[in-house]
Amino acid sequence: MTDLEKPTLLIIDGHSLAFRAFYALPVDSFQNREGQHTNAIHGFIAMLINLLQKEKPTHLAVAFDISRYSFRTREYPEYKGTRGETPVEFIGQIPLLEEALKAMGISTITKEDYEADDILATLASQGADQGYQVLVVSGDRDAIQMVNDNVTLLYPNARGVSELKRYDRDAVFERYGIEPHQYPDVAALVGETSDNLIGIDKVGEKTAVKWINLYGSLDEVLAHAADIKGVVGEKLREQSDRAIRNRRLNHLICDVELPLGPHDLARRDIDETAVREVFDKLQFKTLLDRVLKLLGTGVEPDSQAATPDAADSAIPPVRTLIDEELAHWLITASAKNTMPLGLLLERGPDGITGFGLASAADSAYVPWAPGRPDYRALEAWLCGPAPKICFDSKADTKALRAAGLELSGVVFDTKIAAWLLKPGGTGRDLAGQAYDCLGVSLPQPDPNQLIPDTEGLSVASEAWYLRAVADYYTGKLDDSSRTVLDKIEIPMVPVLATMELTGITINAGVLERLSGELAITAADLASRAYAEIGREVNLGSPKQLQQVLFEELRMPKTRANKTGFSTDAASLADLQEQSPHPFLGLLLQHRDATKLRQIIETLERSIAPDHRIHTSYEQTGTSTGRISSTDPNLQNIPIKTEVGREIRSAFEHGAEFTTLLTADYSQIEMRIMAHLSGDAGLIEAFNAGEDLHRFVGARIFGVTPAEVTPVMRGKVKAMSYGLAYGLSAFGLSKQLRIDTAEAKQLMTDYFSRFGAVREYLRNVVAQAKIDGYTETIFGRRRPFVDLTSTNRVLRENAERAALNAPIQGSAADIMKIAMMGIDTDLRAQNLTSRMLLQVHDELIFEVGVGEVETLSSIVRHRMGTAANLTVPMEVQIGTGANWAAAAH
DNA sequence: ATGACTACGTA
DNA sequence: CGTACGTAGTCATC
Repeated sequence: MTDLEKPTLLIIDGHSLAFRAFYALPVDSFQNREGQHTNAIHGFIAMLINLLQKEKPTHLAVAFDISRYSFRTREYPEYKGTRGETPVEFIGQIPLLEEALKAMGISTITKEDYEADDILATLASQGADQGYQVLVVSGDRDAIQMVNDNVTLLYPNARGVSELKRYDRDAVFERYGIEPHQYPDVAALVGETSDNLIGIDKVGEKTAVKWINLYGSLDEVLAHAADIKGVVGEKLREQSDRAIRNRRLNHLICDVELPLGPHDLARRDIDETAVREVFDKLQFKTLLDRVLKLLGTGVEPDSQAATPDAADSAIPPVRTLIDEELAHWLITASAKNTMPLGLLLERGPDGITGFGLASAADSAYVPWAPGRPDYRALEAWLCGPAPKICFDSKADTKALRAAGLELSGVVFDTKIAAWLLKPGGTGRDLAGQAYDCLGVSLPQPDPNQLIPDTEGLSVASEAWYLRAVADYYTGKLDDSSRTVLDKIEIPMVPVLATMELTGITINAGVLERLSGELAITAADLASRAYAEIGREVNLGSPKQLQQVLFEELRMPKTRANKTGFSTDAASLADLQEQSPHPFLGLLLQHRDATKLRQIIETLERSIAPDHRIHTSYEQTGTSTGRISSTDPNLQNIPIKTEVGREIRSAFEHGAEFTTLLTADYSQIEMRIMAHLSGDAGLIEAFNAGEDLHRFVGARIFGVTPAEVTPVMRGKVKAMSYGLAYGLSAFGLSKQLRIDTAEAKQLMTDYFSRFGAVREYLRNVVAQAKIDGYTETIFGRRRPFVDLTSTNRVLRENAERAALNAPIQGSAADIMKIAMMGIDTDLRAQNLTSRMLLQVHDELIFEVGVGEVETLSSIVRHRMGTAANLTVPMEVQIGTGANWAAAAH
């Protein structure tokens, strides 16, 4: 077996390396939010990552001293006695380091009464015997004695831990002129100040090495002490006991009994959750990324991607350009606007301060301030059709609009492209994308954590990387996803930007009144609830409620969750049936009131100076293609209860507008299912224009539509909706509170009438298993890996998600297409009416004077024709002074 | 201060 | 043992 084929065992002296790191990094630059110093941990882990990358060990362990005391201090109390107090800043770093290592799946080993070096020596000896190539990392010179043909020492040089000197047999001989196993003999004669071991006076390294080479060993030197002439010979004879003692103490024990042997130290997977937790506590952001990448979690850098070095050397110098020079550069760099340029905005507290522009060969920085004539070339370029590559073009669009410029010509957005490729992935920033795609770590300015000399890159250089990232994603995008990017997502950006900037007017008075009423209601309900149980508890604490319900009131146990038994609304309703108690009802009502109040308060906090609420739409936040809404989320405003609708009544049209208009698709997902499945019965149901659930109920129960009772209709409705989610008979029975047999019968009856639906649903999953992804009507793909998992829970979860993805995703596509059409028409016809909100299958507009009819017809037309389905897409439109009144 | 967990609002 | 989200409270954690 050659060395290259051998497994590599890497063993590290934790304490000694951490201590080196501590002195190598500025202590004040590394503190977490609790004031705990972290420089030693940071340095250690950075070194460790480098080692793992360079040495690629197959087996790995870190040994720690348990205390300063060992068998050596018992034998010789002065051993290491010159070492001062541990610096206070170092204290506490070792336990945290051990925690971090544990999370990284790295074994740590300690042994009572021994030093870490003894553990290393033992593992090195065992490893060498068992056929490993052993790498020992230690800052203790005594470790040199371990070196042999199978064991190499990595020893930190004076510069700390950034560089490790490699000592194999040859290197030891070159440095000391002796064989590694002779080193302790030399050290015994010379002494070791750091261990408080005094050597023979007048004997230095040279003399000691000469003697050892002459006689072979310390024993032989002492045996021939009489032959040695001069003062040094005299000293040797006088002080030979020192050398003997030193030799006893610096001998490393190679047969310590250890809990783990080399084979037990195989590299393990990291516990990503634990790593995130520990590193977050330590506030190690960049290290976290490096660790996650290194250890195979998250996105692997593509092996075909440029190497970091190649990319670094390829990055062009940045030049700063203005005026004619800039205009000329723009033309040449983009090959007369045929090649897209990377574009990044530099933002200051008061807006845009500059732009980074880049082609494949060149990058430029353009300082910018609004309104100056010398930037005309740039502004014309920004607002013109010249092709641009962005990261998060919605943010850029908004920032530029604030400066009076309309960004145009965006042909690629890497944030969106990455999402289309991996819609379930965690959104990465540009630096993360550069790492994922190109394997380069962009320097990130991070005032809290990093060594202060790391400055951020110029936006121009970042734009250069952005363009390279875009190339990478362009190569990865299949035609189908590329079409979704070009035809749906990129054109959607300015539409969403407009909606965000527009916002929706809120009547703060309505909210305030509601909030006050709910506060009183909640307080009243709370005191009545307390009276029922004879004490005050925190009704918002599931834990305290468990105490009350299951221990004090001895109610039957509900569904289990991680912290005990569930107290959610469904469970409480069950409890009320089984063991009625007034407390339960009061609790539920209290939950209702406080929840609504909380929603109202969140809305109140979000009102901007223009009396409007401006939500943010997250275009890349869902796995299915929907958009989501945050800060605040306006897609989950209550509607089901009366008070909920009152909240909606606070959403009004602006003063210059006449009314709000809402438009929503009716049963869009069921229609898509009819279309995709081609089920004749379902298609007929929609074409008949009759109430869907009534029609379907009539078929299932074998009655006329008029004979479908409300109970029957409810069952059918739940069944139909559940279908698209992969609902089981069990789930249906639970929801409808009927027994499983009846639910099963209902499903059987349903599928006997609408068999193509079942065929379709089965086929979606089967095809996804083959392809590895699902696809919407418009070609939006969602990858699935767990469909073939042997873990049943994972697999079945994936199956249900796969079943739902084309349906939910197609609906999302259709709505986006409709929105873009509406936006186009509104602008083409110069209407003042504005699109304000999107709630998945509903749009909310404020209507300009005299525009109700025009707007209605635009909306109805665009929504109704966004896709060409085999069933009509029905749109319901309503108007009113507020969102509640505009509902239908 | 932060994350896990529970709970709950919407389509 | 029904998909897709975002927010907020409590609690444990440091």
